[in-house]
Amino acid sequence: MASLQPVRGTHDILPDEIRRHRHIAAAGLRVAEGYGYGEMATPIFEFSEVFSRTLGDSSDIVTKEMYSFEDRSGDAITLRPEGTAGIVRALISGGLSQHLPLKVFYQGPMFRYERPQKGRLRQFHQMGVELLGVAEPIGDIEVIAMAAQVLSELGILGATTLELNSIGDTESRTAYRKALVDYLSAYREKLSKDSLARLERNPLRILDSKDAADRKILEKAPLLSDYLNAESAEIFAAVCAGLDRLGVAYQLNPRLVRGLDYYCHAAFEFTSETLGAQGTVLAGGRYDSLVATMGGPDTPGTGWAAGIDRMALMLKDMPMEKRPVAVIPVSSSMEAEALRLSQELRHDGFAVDLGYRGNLSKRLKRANKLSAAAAVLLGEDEMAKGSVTLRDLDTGEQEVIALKNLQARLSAFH
RNA sequence: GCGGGUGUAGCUCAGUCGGUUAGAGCGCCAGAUUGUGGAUCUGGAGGUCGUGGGUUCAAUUCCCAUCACUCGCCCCA
Repeated sequence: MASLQPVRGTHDILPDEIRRHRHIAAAGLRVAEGYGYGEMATPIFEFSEVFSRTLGDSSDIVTKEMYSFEDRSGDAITLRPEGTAGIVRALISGGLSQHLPLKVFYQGPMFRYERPQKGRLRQFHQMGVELLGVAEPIGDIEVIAMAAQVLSELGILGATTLELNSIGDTESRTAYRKALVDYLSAYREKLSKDSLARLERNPLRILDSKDAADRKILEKAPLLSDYLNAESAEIFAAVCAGLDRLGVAYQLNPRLVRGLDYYCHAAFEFTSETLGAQGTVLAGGRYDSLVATMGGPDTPGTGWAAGIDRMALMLKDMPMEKRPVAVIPVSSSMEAEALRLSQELRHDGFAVDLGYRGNLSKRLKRANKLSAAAAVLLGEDEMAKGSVTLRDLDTGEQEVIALKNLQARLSAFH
């Protein structure tokens, strides 16, 4: 067992669980298409530069979490740690900026070299949307409303809270950063070690420190919202008003910041209490400077990403999969006919389980375990008259029915 | 990357103050039932006690290391 195990932080996704994943991704795509977004897939690896340039040097993702390697030609390659950078790279290298606004949905595995725990894996799955080329607040509103709808259709919106904040434009943020650093510098002695390091590197991050002493100090710290310039404040007010109009509930959280450097203005997170330390289910925000940072034409963007594995943990009721029909030869002489009939029914669109062996009793047991809706019993006596026995596995009632009427009768079970 | 906890059957877990054949429930397989499932009864298979090393006459049990999971931190979906 020790010698043959999956790489740390990865695991096999068995049929039961992958059904949840598909259900989630399908809901995401369905909702996104309703907003006019199309699915797009970018490679799961890129030149390392794509990520190191976009995520920002202060990000831990870049400094210690990237799955990077050199390929045979000596190129520095990184398994994607998130989805936005690849989409933006595609926008630039594929000339997609000719077709703005670009509205895309994506979904797939991401990789981060982190210490695994519940809801945090080294290979995990995200889905997300990006809206590029729309600077207006209506873009943020649309994207957030879409997120709420996805969660709602999955039945987990009620288990989450939407937290919302604005981190303003660069001017606002710079002013605030200075005020915050000035304030916190007075408490250098009392700050936690982590926060002290962040004071130099990424002071805004101190705002969501979980350290008790830090939190106490932060109670009287200046608020980001007080440092938004007029334009930033107006933009944020418009976003809030739009969400109000759509009935999307949110909670303002002045301490909400973003981990990645490229965000500005509206930042949001749907969080849940049920996931332990990894409370964030879906998160996003605006990133107006990202495309230009990567060398593309100045293009505003907004979007979000959601953790599929995390949502799967929250998903309680899975819709029943298509219940199969069991085709059962009563005696071995009927096996050939059972095979033929199964094939016919499958071509007609039924999910058919043809047990591979066993007597009638065994096969019925198996059908029961598969939660088959009905069993078609092929017995010699009925077959001689061109009939089969159809058994309703929920009620136990059965009837003899002519083969030619079977398909129509079976349809009633679905 | 840092700190704590846990690793015994497919799953959930007992147990061994170090001592002969390591247990239960669920699940699985078979029989009772060679043309009738869900219930019940009977029987069976399945374990290098995570891995490696140390101490010992003897280690699944004690010690160390390591790996994995888990809780928290960092960070993040």
